[in-house]
Amino acid sequence: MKDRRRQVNPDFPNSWRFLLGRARHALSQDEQRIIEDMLEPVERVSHDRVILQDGDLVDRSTFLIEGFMARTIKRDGRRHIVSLHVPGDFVDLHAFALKRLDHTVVAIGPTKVAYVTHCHLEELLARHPHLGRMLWFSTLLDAAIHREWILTMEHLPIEGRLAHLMAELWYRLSLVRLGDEDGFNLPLTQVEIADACGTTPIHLNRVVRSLREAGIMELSRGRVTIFDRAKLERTGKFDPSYLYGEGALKLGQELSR
Amino acid sequence: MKDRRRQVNPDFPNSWRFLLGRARHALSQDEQRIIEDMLEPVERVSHDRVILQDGDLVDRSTFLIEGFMARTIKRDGRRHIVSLHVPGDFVDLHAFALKRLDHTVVAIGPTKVAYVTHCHLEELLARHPHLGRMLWFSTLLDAAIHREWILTMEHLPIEGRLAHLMAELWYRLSLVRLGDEDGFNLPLTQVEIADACGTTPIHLNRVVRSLREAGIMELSRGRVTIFDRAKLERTGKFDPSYLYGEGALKLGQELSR
DNA sequence: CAGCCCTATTATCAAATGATAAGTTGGGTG
DNA sequence: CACCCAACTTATCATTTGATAATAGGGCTG
Repeated sequence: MKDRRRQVNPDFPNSWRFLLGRARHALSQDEQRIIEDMLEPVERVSHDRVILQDGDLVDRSTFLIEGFMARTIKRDGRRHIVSLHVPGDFVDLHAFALKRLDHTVVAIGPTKVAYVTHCHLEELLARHPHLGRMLWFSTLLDAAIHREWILTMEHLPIEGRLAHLMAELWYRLSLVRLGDEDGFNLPLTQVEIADACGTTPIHLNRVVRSLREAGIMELSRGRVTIFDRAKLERTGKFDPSYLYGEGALKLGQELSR
Repeated sequence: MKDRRRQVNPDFPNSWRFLLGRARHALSQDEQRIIEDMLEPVERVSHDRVILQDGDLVDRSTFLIEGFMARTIKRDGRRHIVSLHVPGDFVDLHAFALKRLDHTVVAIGPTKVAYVTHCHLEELLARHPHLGRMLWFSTLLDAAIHREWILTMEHLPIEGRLAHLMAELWYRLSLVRLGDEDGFNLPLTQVEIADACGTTPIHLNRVVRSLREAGIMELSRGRVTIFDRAKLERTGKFDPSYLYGEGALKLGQELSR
């Protein structure tokens, strides 16, 4: 299936070091090398390919280098998106400690990944406690994002949920240098966004329109354009403290010097 | 504040070993002792007391021994419940790796807890990798529960959300021997349940009534009575695989021999 | 025992969201 | 270039849910 949503920002910064930003703690050169050495060669994964199926027992985890992925849970024959991932995320690290996963991970648009065997992770844990803690941290960050989604669905109407989702993605992408001044590229269709917001595509479209007419943001051909960040964040009641961005921002500054 | 919702099941099994069931893996006698030795003396915490405030830096985590707790996030001056905890849960273990928490933990009804200093946890991690992995697992279980709540809010009407929540709590309580044949005790008011389901108390009450009239369950004076488990689980689209109960059930069988 | 507060309940009306149907757009493909 | 298909858009009506208000019940306190 080909369509115009599935394009990826072409000028992606290839240095993985930015991506390690999710660790949120400045890593020493040595530590960066240890992690990079652990990764298997980069592989391309095409749109809609399942990285990891619900229930499978796996012996490796996936580091997302380029593109987007979603975690989905099936119920009543329908797939529902329960979380989204951006480059720099260790998409299924949960599988390392859980053994089997309760959800399915799927690529959204063309992506690039690097696998790490659990064998290597075991070794890492034993030899480098600091890095082990960092991996743990990274999975807890997922939990924090889950909590914020729950909060959002509990108390915001769909318009607020959409605004929150976009504010969150913009912020997360910016942490890994993939956010632009005025917005970001997003290979999600309105059907998928509606799913993530817990509504129907028809209603989502109403809401997209209302945000556009309010001069807040626009959604068009795989790109999100933000007109008024303050209004966006107010509509979505967005407070980024749950993303624990401090460390990563610091790291970014260091790297960009 | 006193009221009738805040009573606790008096015949609570005092052996902590059942509670360690959340680990979901059979623990050796030695390992059980290691953990028990790590815990500080049991303390009582009364209703509505904040265990851990959003943003605080802490140097200990809390093991819930008796009663219920909630994780809450404040937005717009209102508190929202984003997760619930039952005895046997390591309520704020997340704080160990995250340093500061993005949410607040509060007691619901009178509770008993035992703290563990992060110091001791560090030591445990260094000396007993298996137990360390178990702690990690326990936090990932929270993430899995979060995902299921998200799924539930995405695709179920309030009636289904309530049914799902009750099915989940019943199951989780049963894992630590606190579920009865026909239901369980729950010190939550309808206002709080409504919050957790993302609706208003008025509407929640409508739904409580509709479940009662459908012969599915009843909510009365701090007790949940289930009339028809199959219908309940169907209404809430409940599939317990996300609770990773296998190991715990096995453990329970072993202990009850 | 009376009064009070918190909780639960019910009714009524307004607003948000879901469902169905149908039309539009734009890029990919022959 | 013309067709085709997926994604998007709009309209209309049904249903769910929210908001406000008013009442009932139960346990605690003076």
